[in-house]
Amino acid sequence: MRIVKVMSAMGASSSSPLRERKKRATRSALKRSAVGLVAARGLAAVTVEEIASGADVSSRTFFNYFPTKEDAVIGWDPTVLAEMIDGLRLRPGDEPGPAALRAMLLAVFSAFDADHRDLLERLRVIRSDPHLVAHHVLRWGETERQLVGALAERRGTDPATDHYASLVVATTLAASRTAMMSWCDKEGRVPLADELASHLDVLGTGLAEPQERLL
Amino acid sequence: MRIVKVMSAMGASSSSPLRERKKRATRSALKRSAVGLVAARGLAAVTVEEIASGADVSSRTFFNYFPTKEDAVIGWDPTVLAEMIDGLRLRPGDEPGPAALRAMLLAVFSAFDADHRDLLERLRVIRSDPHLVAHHVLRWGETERQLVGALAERRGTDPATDHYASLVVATTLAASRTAMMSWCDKEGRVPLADELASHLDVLGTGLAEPQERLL
DNA sequence: CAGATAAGTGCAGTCACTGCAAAGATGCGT
DNA sequence: ACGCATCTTTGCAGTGACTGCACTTATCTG
Repeated sequence: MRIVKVMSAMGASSSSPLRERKKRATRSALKRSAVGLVAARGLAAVTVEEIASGADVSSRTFFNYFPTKEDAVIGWDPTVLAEMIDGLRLRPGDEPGPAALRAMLLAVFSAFDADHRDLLERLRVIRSDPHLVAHHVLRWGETERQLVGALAERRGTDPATDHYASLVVATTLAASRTAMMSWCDKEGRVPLADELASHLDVLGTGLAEPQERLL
Repeated sequence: MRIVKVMSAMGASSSSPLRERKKRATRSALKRSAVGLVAARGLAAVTVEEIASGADVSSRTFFNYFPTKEDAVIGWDPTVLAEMIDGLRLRPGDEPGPAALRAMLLAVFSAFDADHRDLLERLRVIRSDPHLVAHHVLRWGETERQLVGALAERRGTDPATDHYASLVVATTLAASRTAMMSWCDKEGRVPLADELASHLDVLGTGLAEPQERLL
């Protein structure tokens, strides 16, 4: 009994499938409503109330899922961040940082590929509005900070002074972002993870210019 | 008569000194009020009304100077952007793009150094809040787009397809931002322009690691 | 000094976002 | 099948950012 209480108190979210499914459905309905409306009319011309009613929930409920209007459009999901951290922790401890990051990101990006079309449209919408680009960068910045922490932990260093860790994470995530954008330019004709891999390859060579690739 | 009208219609801001001085004073009072208050209590705990009354104007007037609360803190000033564009245009046409950008930025950053202490405090405040960092990036993004346009114009290319121009501007501005932050870390013991110069030097060598410099 | 122009301000309104408390849905033990 | 604990949804009231409009006041310009 005590144990059950503690588990749920920890917000383990291991709730039963029905509730989970409903939440996922609502979240994804909100995302789709947001992206669709913003793609059609632009961010400023769309209100949270419209997004919410497009997903058949109240606007108050919207804010139970996303802290800001922009987050619904960019599809911000803290669980993805958690997956990244966990993924890093599961890599063998003797693996070099960049390799561990690469492996983890390739796995996460492969999972993204399930939503293929949604992701493509979302990236297009994001790129079309400076506000959304800024918000996107903001959220990646949070990711960056946490990953630096996780990587420093792996290496047994202090994240505040381990500039190597910061450099590795920052450049790798920057390459991840450019990979997403270039994948978006190619309209998804290549798997996202492949695009990421080739960008990381270039990064790995110290940014040597490849043969007729990338923009 | 016609000429005067056109000149003022163009927003040439060549108005008489008193008005100009007052506007500058108000703008700078608002910036100082904003940075001071936010440094003390954090962005979220400060209202526009407080910032405005700290500068002895109404909150409505605040919005005649800055489009958002954040802009007052980061000190966003569209005239600086205009100076950059003009500065680029004044460089000799046969100068390579990176060199022209470098010369222009060094000049602009030297001018920044007049406000020395203010800039230092402002950068510290910006770094302390992810919201402000994001807004900072947003505004530099606008700068980036315009500079790509200006550089493409110099080169007689289409800004949408001149990826070389985009790369040069993006990396150069990124180096400018890291220069500002590292200058901030060094607490202004070095002139800003010198810091920028050394960052651009490193960039110019293709990011070779220098002797015991930078973070 | 008179008329043009620009800056400052008050007011009313929209909308993002939050805390609170009630109501409805779901899960679980018995 | 029932009842209780827990979670989700929702309405309501409130704060605060930001805008358009109309009006006053200050600064030019001739």
